[in-house]
Amino acid sequence: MPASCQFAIGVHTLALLAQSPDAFLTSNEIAESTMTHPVVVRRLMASLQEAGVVETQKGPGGGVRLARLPRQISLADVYRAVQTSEPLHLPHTPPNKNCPIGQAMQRILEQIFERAESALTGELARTTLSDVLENALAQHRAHAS
Amino acid sequence: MPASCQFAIGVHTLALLAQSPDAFLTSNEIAESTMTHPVVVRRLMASLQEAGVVETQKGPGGGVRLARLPRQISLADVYRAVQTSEPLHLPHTPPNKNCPIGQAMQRILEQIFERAESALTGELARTTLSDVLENALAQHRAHAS
DNA sequence: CATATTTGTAACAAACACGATTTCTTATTA
DNA sequence: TAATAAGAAATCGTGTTTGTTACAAATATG
Repeated sequence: MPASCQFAIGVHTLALLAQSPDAFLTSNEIAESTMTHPVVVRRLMASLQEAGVVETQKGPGGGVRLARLPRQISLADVYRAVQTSEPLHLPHTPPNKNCPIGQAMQRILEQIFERAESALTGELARTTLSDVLENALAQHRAHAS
Repeated sequence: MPASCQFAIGVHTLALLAQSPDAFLTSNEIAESTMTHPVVVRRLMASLQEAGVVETQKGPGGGVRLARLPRQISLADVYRAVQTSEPLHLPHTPPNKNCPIGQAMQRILEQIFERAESALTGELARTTLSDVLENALAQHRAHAS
């Protein structure tokens, strides 16, 4: 599984944006902090823009900034916006048609997956960007002392 | 994301085993129902054996069978035994050392991932193999009528 | 209006993970 | 001894993600 780390980079980026909610940051500035490539940042921001989490501005002085207040953006919003694939998957090839267990299994697994993923996003929904930023700043202060 | 479907095939296989808890099924028989390769089944069963979920027997009449009663095996047991990678991931390259947000972000994300994955496995823990088998047989009966 | 800046998008290579497959070894039953 | 079945290693093909380059589109500034 080429494990995607888009969620991690997305949360990191949004925490940066939450520091100064009115300012535009460029993809170059963000890429410098997240240690990735500006095009990767722009691709990620495109997903978040489509989800209404950020807004972008072309041209000089442009970049990306939050579209809502940090406390109005939950990690579940981020997860849903950027996660390309789900944590649990059905097999590529369906089970044998002659096996009664196999026939029922697909529906059963889909139900199980749905409940499990709801539990995951439900937990993520309990944390907002403002929680993340506060936590990060607190750690920074503690480390500085 | 090369999405692994080992959990799905694992649950399917264990449901087959739960049908006749005392009998050994061969990897060939299982592969025929799950529409995969016997070696794939044996690899998967090796993980489940290490977790104490199944036990194997070499030679004629051998194969694999459950090591515990179906109601003593939860889907969280299966998930933990076979899931090779986690649903959420840190970036490959760590963030810029000069960025205070980036420095704190790793620890914060690890905490978030841990809580989210606990929520996932917590939900999976609520279902046992005997629930899955009952559900499958009920669907089979309903479809037959 | 011209220029510089910045996002948006497409295309491509490299790295990586997973599944399928083959082959061989080991253990066990008859 | 022979047949059966798991165990383990090596290899191949495929699909996904990331990084990268190149270029088009939009916009602010002078």
